[in-house]
Amino acid sequence: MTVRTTEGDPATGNVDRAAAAGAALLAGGDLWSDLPPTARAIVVAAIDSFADRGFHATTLRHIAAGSGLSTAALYVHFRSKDEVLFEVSRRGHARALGLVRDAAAQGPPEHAFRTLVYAFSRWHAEQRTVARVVQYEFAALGPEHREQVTGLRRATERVVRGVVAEAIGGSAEDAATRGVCTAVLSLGVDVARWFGPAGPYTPDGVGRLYCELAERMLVPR
Amino acid sequence: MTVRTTEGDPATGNVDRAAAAGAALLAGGDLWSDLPPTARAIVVAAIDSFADRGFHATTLRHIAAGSGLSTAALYVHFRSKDEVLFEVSRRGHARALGLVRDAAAQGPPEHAFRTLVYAFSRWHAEQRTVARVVQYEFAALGPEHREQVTGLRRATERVVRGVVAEAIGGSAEDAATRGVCTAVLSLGVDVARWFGPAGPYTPDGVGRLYCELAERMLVPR
DNA sequence: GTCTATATGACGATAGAC
DNA sequence: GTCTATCGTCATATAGAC
Repeated sequence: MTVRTTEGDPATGNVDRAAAAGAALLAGGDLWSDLPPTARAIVVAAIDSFADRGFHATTLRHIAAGSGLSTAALYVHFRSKDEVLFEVSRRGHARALGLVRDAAAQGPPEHAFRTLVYAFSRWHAEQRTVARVVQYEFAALGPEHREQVTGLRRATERVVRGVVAEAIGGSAEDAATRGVCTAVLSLGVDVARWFGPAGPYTPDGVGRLYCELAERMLVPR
Repeated sequence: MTVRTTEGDPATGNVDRAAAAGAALLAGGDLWSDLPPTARAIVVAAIDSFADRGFHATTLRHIAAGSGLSTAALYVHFRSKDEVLFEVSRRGHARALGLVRDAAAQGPPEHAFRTLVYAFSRWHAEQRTVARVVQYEFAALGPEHREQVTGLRRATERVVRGVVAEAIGGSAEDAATRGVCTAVLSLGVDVARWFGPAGPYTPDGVGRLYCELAERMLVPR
């Protein structure tokens, strides 16, 4: 954003600190490392296709080809195509919730807010394919799966609401809190739609940009 | 957002003026009014299903049922399911481009910026179903259709880029301009994902909220 | 312009051999 | 645990009567 050359500039320093803290939160291992190798290959192939074509346009033949198996072999590892989606969605939502929880634990409140915005946006850029499935294939989940995932979504929103309220210095029910909360969640989520490695941004760049813009949202001009 | 009781408060006044100007831009007629009645019924039914289930999960039987026709009758009015999507997507994109163009013509630059943010966000709330198809079924378009629509998307982004540059007082190539441009477009687009009539916002409320938050983004703290 | 009936193919999921 | 072969279903799209 605005170029700042001054050493120790407070605003840039804030973003730097949030970026450092956020990067540490994102350093966790692979989401699928505990799956058996074949199940993992299936999940990875499924994510690629879900993110690219969407759940409904993805066929078992796509997933089978991507994981080097026959369609019949998929059923040894998952009960159905829906169950593969659920596995991806559940873990992805849990990861997003974990991120915002970890960020919320970073005091002081304004630092927690910046770290949350940085980490949440950057994750949606870095893990763009998983994030796309998480955010845009939610409606494709079956009713009972959707309900489980809804719990994780609500928990995420509650955490963000609390962090924004503390950063603003208001209550979680204020319109101002709700407004900023809606905006920062929306900005982060939508990164999964528009971000691509061919674009002008790095994941870190997206995180820093939104960290700075979100901070500006906190205070009326 | 922040409650302001002062009469003639400049920031609230700015939002009010943008809301009035934006509301006027949105007052145009139905997007499909020039279609023959049957084609129109098909398009409306298709939009509902595309927005609800997505293009790939929508079958011709859904569209047929929604428009009170048999699947065979659909082919009298459209060559294929893809062509229905293209008609919706093309007109929706053209409408969004028209909106931002009209907003850009409102001087002075900061008023144009506020009006653009207001109108763009509010349209995505008010016309949520069309906007969902426009924004989230882009990838479902065939290659040649996608290319035509890409032109409209690029034109929209160019207009927004120019308005943001003028409001910031920088060039269209500045990182600051690009950053704010990305954010306001993203916020507006994502409204189509999360907005619902059951939620806490009205379309006007979304427009006003984002109008104010976007204005705060313009100036470093 | 709309209908019923149908062609053609791909889908998710299963059977049974190895 | 993986394969080939296939089942039953439903998709898009067409044919031909009215």
